[in-house]
Amino acid sequence: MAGRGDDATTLERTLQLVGDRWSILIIRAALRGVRRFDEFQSDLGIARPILTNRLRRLVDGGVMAKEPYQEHPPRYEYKLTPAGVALSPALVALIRWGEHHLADGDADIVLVHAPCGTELEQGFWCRHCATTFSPGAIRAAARDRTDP
Amino acid sequence: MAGRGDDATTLERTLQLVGDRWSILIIRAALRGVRRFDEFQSDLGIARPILTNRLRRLVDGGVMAKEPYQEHPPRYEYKLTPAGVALSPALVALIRWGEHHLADGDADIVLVHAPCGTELEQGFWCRHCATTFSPGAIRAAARDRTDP
DNA sequence: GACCCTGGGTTCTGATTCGGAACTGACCTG
DNA sequence: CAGGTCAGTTCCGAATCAGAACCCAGGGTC
Repeated sequence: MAGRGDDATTLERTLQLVGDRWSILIIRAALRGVRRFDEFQSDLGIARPILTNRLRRLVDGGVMAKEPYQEHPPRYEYKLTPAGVALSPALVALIRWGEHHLADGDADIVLVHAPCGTELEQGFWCRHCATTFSPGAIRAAARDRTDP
Repeated sequence: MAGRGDDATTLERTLQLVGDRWSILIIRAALRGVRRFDEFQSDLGIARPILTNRLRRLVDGGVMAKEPYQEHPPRYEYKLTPAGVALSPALVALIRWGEHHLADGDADIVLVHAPCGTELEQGFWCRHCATTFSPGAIRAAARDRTDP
């Protein structure tokens, strides 16, 4: 993984959004179907003020959306936006890393392809060369602004 | 992404290790070739006590190794272990997410396949079905302990 | 051998942030 | 109208953070 460090700022901003102990867990819970404030709170065991703060940050960052699901007592639910769902490769990579490199004993879980139950693999793919490759073959490049 | 939450503890431990504002950036710098304490410090702009603390945590967690590179004035370098390098899919996923969902203007970088310069894709692959698939088709399952 | 330099830290301060418990306020339910 | 639910907010002490300064073991330099 060679290349210059110009993506530092973007990575830093990404980490300011989701790089804390709770945000990823909140997103994970949301992917499992958790929607409501109290549900997040009891599911994660997070302190309520911090949950308030994180949800607000994720909403501001475009990862989640706050939508009313009833009006008379105004109640809201938090659901992932498409951008939030797009974080799942990162989530999957972290879960898999933990299971393969941190697991000691009981909590052994694998992520599988639901239709067939085979453990999933996660790789880098080059459409042009029609091949997978390892991290060593990754380079960072300026985006070509003339193609949109 | 359905399934139970039994991998919560492992994900939590993963996040205790790398789920803060700096650890991922340290790993990213290491992948770019940064090795020495002062080099990390000036590259990242991290406060020195926190760098000490993070490096120690990453070494204890098996992500990095501290090795002497000279003896007479005893000096050390920090390099990624294979487990540390194995975090790159997560890193790549986060960088790509940021570039695609957070980029506003200048810092537009894409990650490409070095030999040909084509933007890389990152996907889930099922060896059995010989197909790629989306996050919706992921399920968590207990590892089969009979197949070591 | 007094002086400064480098690398890799540690110690000392505030300033932030975190976590927990309690409180609020709007509504429903018996 | 007493009690419960939901979505927060307030108030606190405890932990963590960032920054600057300090330390120490070796070199080099004259």
